[in-house]
Amino acid sequence: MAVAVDIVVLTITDGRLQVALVERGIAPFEGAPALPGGFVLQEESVIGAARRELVEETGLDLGATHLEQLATFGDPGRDPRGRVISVAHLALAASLGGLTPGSDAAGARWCPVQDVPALAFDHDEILRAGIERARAKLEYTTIATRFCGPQFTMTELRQVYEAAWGVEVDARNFSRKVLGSRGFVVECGTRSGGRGRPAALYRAGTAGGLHPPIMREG
Amino acid sequence: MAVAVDIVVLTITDGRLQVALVERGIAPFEGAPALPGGFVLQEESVIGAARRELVEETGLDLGATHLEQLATFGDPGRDPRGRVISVAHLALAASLGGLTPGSDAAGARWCPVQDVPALAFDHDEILRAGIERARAKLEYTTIATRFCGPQFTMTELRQVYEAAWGVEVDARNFSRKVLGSRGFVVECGTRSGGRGRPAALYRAGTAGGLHPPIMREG
DNA sequence: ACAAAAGTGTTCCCAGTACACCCATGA
DNA sequence: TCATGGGTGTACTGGGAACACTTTTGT
Repeated sequence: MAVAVDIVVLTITDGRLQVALVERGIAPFEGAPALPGGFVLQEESVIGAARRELVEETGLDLGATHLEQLATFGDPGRDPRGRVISVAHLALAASLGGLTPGSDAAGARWCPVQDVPALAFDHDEILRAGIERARAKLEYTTIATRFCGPQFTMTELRQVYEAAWGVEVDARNFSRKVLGSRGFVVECGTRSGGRGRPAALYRAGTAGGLHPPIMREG
Repeated sequence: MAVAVDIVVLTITDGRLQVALVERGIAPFEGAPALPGGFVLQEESVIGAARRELVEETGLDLGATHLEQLATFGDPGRDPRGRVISVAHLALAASLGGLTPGSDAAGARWCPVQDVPALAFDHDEILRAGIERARAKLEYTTIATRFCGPQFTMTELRQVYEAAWGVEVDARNFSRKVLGSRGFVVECGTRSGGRGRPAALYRAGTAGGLHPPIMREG
């Protein structure tokens, strides 16, 4: 029985939630779009395999990327080569820099989640699970900061929520809610250069959970 | 590479959260307490393996038991026999009936989660994850009904929360909150026989999620 | 009649929402 | 000085917490 990892890599660019897709360079599903992934090696942890494949197939910077386990997909028949169990992972990347395809992928690109074509294997199902997990975790954790660079404005952080949920968020109340959650963000300067008043800059705080949560739909 | 399933089976008895433990009948860790589990067969889905092992090792009724995937544990060295990846599952059972040990387990029993001894493999870590998942899902889903029989009173449902969270819950506000969540419970009669006023009986509704959630700690 | 358990009504308060208003900068 | 984006103050409101009170049974 073989064990693989697949990774739903999400980022936010142009105000839209986007996922990293690779074009498969080998059979099965040669030429079809798929999630980055590959087999777990004998002496390697599962999360370690996910880290390795993430770097190999997308060229993203591990230090700036959040990575967590998502769920395991193991139905017989999900892989035509035989019995393969896939441990799916979720990665959240800051939207700086494009993707560098690896050796066994013919190409890697960002794709808005609304425009994703049919994917190889059961990767459509994995992608759905990843998106829903990310949307849900925005409510009760501070992972929104993982979509931003090392420094960000309140507006950039708010646009993470707006892009992921597809809703408008009141900037003034959002700011108060974030600043009222101890450990969510830490102020660290201001950024001039835009057209209006300079915005305060923040970096991610140390808190992981949000009490109370920031909830969608009333 | 071998793939196994392990199951955190939880129930509530005597007002306490309890977990099903088996005594290992074979090496490694022979005689040590462990979670129920076993290997995934060649032509079997992962969730199917969990169902099979649940019945084989505890004798619980599948129809009355909630079963979901929890997380996958795959560090090299977690099993002294070699590379074994375990897909952990979480099961919630109504507190009717004891456990029937299976063939490859020397015994099966309920154990209050506060009194759990050191377990085989990395099952302590798996158990912690299972308990935390159950506690968290009580907040925003209707799984509390899975700990009850087919019919239950509001007090029994409330005691699920009290036992799982280790806190007291105001019976009057709790009742209103549950009845105010459409699809959480459906009234289906009354139960006389106790010492006081007869309680209304409920059965589980069709809703899975809770909006708004029932939250712990303010 | 009384104790015990179930359920209702009422008050208080906080947090979320909506939105009017003030601030600081570039062109 | 005006447009633009950033930030603060304030009234309204709905849900949760606390708790007095009523209802319905067994003994």
